[in-house]
Parts: sequence; structure tokens; C-alpha cells
Amino acid sequence: MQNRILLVEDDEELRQLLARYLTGQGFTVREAANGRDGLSLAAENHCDIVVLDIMLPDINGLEVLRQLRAQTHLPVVLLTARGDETDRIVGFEVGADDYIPKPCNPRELVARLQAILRRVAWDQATDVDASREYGDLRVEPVQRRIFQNDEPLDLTATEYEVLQVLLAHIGSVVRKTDLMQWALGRRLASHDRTLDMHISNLRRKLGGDDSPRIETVRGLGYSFRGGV
Amino acid sequence: MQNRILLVEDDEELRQLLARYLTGQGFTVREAANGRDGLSLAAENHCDIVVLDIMLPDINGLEVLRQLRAQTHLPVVLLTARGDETDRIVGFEVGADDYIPKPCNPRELVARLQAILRRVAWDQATDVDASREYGDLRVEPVQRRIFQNDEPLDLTATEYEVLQVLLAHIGSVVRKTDLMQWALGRRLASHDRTLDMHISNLRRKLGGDDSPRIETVRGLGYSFRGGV
DNA sequence: TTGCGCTTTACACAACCTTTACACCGTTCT
DNA sequence: AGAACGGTGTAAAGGTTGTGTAAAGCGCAA
Repeated sequence: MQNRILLVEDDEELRQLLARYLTGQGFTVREAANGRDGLSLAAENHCDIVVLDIMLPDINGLEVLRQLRAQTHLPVVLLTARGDETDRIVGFEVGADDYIPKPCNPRELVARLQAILRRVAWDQATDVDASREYGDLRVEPVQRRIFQNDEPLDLTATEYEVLQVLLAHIGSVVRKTDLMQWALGRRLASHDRTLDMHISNLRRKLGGDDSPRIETVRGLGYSFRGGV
Repeated sequence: MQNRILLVEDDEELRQLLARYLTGQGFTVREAANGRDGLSLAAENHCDIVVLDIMLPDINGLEVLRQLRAQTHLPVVLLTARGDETDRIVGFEVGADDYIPKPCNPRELVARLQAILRRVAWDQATDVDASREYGDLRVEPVQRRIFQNDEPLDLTATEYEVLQVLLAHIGSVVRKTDLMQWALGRRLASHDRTLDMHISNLRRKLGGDDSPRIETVRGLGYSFRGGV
């Protein structure tokens, strides 16, 4: 389970406290002290969940949430002043996934974050359009792009299909005939070298010349080396 | 979120299998074995989404869909024979919300149903007349105008529709056939270059010649690349 | 009619899938 | 061991398809 957090909180002391605690709990934390920075960090850096204070010096947290929601379904947890029902209700309407009253108990925060991440992971496991991560690679089906360390790879349509199939079966061997059928949509003819060419081009674009990411299994097919 | 399903499927075994699985996933399922029963159940009982087989013993599923559409906007998912492009296209025209090839994976079915219900809930919560912001662009549906850095763009009616659709799906690839349907309101014919022309004109009006705002995804369609 | 905007036509071009060719390598056969 | 064979890597050429856009055509409203 991924667990990269974007923490948007203007109170220096509280932010550092939370950041330290969350890091200790195995999260990767990226920090922003105001709404503007938060939005641009969310746009630039891929993260899995946002912890968002409502009271911010520049843009109101709810406005930040609204702008995030205009583009993504990134889960967002709001930090609200205790007892402020209004913010809570507006926050849910705009699409917050949870809220936590301030001052908050770090352990409770972690518990809620993990609950949300669990739920999201479940949703994604059953969603064909959900983005999928494989080590440093990330497949974004709606964008029809594959990212390597958050940099989009410049792939053709066919290369995207081939790589996406290999990643979907990461660690195991995909037979050439199957790969052909699934990615190119036709049977593998006897002297057809098309697939080999796509693999060759993919290897070049993926880099890592020393140890090729796509392994050849002679007589069978190819396999994307998985970390597992 | 509501989740009452009307399942119209004549194959007794498949219907019971799906009904059991959907019930287990928290849906309330009402079953019909043919088109006539399906239509009357839809009329009598309020439900949130319809799963509709195309091959039915009495009325063709597409005809059922047409009759449903004559009265409501109830979301409908079609079960189509795998690979039958014709049904898919006709179904899309008549107003199906999604189609699933048969035999279908129940988990995928559930995922798609939930995606549609989420979208419908989202649509209902979203005011279609509300202005929307995407970076330096702002869509004003009431005025039917789009502003760039608060300067109105001089767009024709069709150009407005095309750009508005692209922005509504910012960051993801919009297929040419879909863009044609949604913005121009008709099917994309085989040698129809109309859409390309509108895109070309839009690019000129949007400026930014160095890095075009509207990206071509060869063989698929176009994508307005957003900050995400 | 003119003017405007949508559509079609036409052509050039770029993208990219496929084929060809040859070098290389592991395996098997003699 | 050496030869023969078939699978693989990849550069380069070939050919097809999709796309960009200028320009002409068309339909409609003023």
C-alpha cells in the first residue's frame, strides 16, 4: 500500500509535529504551509492522500478542496476547528473523505488515514480505470500514459498496450502469442517480428541498459522483472 | 449512496449468479427475465441503475433502452456479446451509460456500476450552470463563453462545446468518437474531418504555439493536459 | 446579397507499424 | 568440436494511416 501524504497546515509547530509522527509511522510526507503551495505540490507531485487544514493564510481550505475536486478524486482529510459543524458539513458536500477536529490526536489521525487508504485501495482494485503502480512505473489508464519516476514516458499507442500488459503480469512470463493477442489484437504469425520491434523500442525508452527491465524468456515470451 | 439495481437478463443461471453477487456487495437487486417485465418493473419500482442484457426473448434490449430513455435518465449498463461493435455503438447512441462484454467478470461489473453511481451522484451535486475554472481558463455556461486570463475567447458555438468537453475531462484522453458525440451531437463518420478543423481553430485561438494546450493522442483523440 | 460559421476537399507531412536484413546467440545434431 | 538451425536484437527501409491546415463549398440568417 502506498502512503505518500501531502500535509497542508500553516501552523509551523503543529505541521512539524505531525510530519515527524507520520514519517515515523511509515508515511512519506510532503509539506505545504499555505493553500497555493498545497495546490501546486498536489499538481506536481503524485501523492496518495491529502491532510488539509481549513484555516489557511491565503486560500480557504474548502476552496483548496474544491479546486482539487475539480480535477481528481484524491482522498482528502480536513482538519477542522473542534465543534465547527458548518465547516464539517460544507467539507463533506464539497467531497472531503473525512474530517478530524483540531487539536488532533496523532494516533487517531493515522488510524483514519489508514482506514481511508484501505478503502481506496479496495476501490482501485476493482476499477479498470484506476491508476496502477509498479515500482518506479505508474500506469494512468485515463491519460493513456505511463510514468517513470513521475516523468511521462513518450510511448506510442502500441507500446503503451504492450508495456501495460507486461506490467499487469509483472514478474511472470507472458507468452508471445498472448502478448500479441492482448496488446496488438491479432494472432502471432510465423515470421512476424513486429512484437520484437516494439519490445526493442520499449527497452530503449525505459533505459536501464545495464539490466534490462524487460527480460527475454527464450522460446516463450517476455517478462517484466518485478520487485517481488 | 443509493444502490438499487434492476437486473434484466433472460439466462436464469447467469441472472441468479449476478443477483447473488450484487446482493452480497450491498446492492438491492430486482430481477426481470425479459424486456416486458423489465419495463414494467422499472415503471413500478424506483431503482437507481439498470443492468440490461441486449439479447432478450421478447423485446430487444436496445428497444427496452429506447423506451426507458423516452421517460427517464435512469442510468443503464448494457450487457453485450463480446466484440459486437455494432450493438455497442447503437447502444451508446440510444443513451447507454456503459456497456460490458459478456461473459462478464462480476467484480468488474460492480466496479463499473459504482463508477456510474458515483458519477451520477457527482453530476447531481454539481450545478451545470456553475462557472468552472481550469488554470487560466474559466468556463461560464450561462454566457456560453470561455475566458482566458479573464479575457473572453472569441469562440463559435461549436468551438465552445468542443473546448468545454475537453476541459470537463481535463487530463484524460477524450476519444474522437466521444468528443464528436458530446460536442457535435452526431456520429463520427469515417472521413469526417470536421472535428480536426475545430481543434485546429481552437488551437489557434488558444495561442501558446510553443506547447499546444490541446494534445493529440494519435489514433485515439485529444486531451487537454491539465496541471495534474 | 453579404457575412458567418460549419463542413468538405485536397495535399503535405509526420507518426509509427511492419518488413527486411543481418548479426548474434543458445541449442541440437553430426 | 564444429556445423546447422532457429529464436532474438536491432538498424534501416517501406508503406500505411492519421493528422494539420489552407482553401473552397455550402447553408443559413440578416
